[in-house]
Amino acid sequence: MNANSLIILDFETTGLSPNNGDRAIEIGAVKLENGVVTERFQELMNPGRPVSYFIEDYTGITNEMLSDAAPCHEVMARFADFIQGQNLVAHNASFDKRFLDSELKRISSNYDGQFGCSLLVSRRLYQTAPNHKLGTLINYKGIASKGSFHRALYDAEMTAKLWLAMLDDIQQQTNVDEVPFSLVQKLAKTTKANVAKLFANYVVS
DNA sequence: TGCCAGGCCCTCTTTAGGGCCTT
Repeated sequence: MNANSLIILDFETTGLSPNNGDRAIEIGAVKLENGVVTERFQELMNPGRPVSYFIEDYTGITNEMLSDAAPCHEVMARFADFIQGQNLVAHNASFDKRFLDSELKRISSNYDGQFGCSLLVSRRLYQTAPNHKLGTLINYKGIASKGSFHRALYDAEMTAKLWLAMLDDIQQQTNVDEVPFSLVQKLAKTTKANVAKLFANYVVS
């Protein structure tokens, strides 16, 4: 596993649940190396059936756009190569993990990284934020945005910026030189009340 | 057949219910 790099990813899908037959329609991702975006991945994919008007409206991805796209299995095979050997991050990772697992299982593929969740971290770190939607947190942190959320690569880019902002905030509260992925994972699992205690254990005197 | 997400997290909790977040 590469300790200095990370993939931040986001799926657009036909709905909320692969267990109910929902499929991925777009994957967007950026690779962060030492805090800098060094690679990008973005592809639409044809799920083999029409998407609802709600999804067309929500994402701006139309059935016409998907009719020209490569099928899911082709795109996901390329994406599986892209994420090889990398830890992964998503906003509400349990959602994206379900679709990643489901789509890769269909092509008998796999990945070896751990998932980090920017939503869970933000709930510990930004307890006074109005809410913990991606768009709200981007505004809350004063990160510049075009406001055009709900496309995969754009949301992945914004999640990456949020992730870097959170690493900065963790660093300032702990005085560590570099925030290890393992510390962020511990933060996501600790209770809100124990955040200060967790950070105190990392203070360099 | 009929149902239709699911994991996290709070609280009027743990023998449960409901809001948040993702599409």
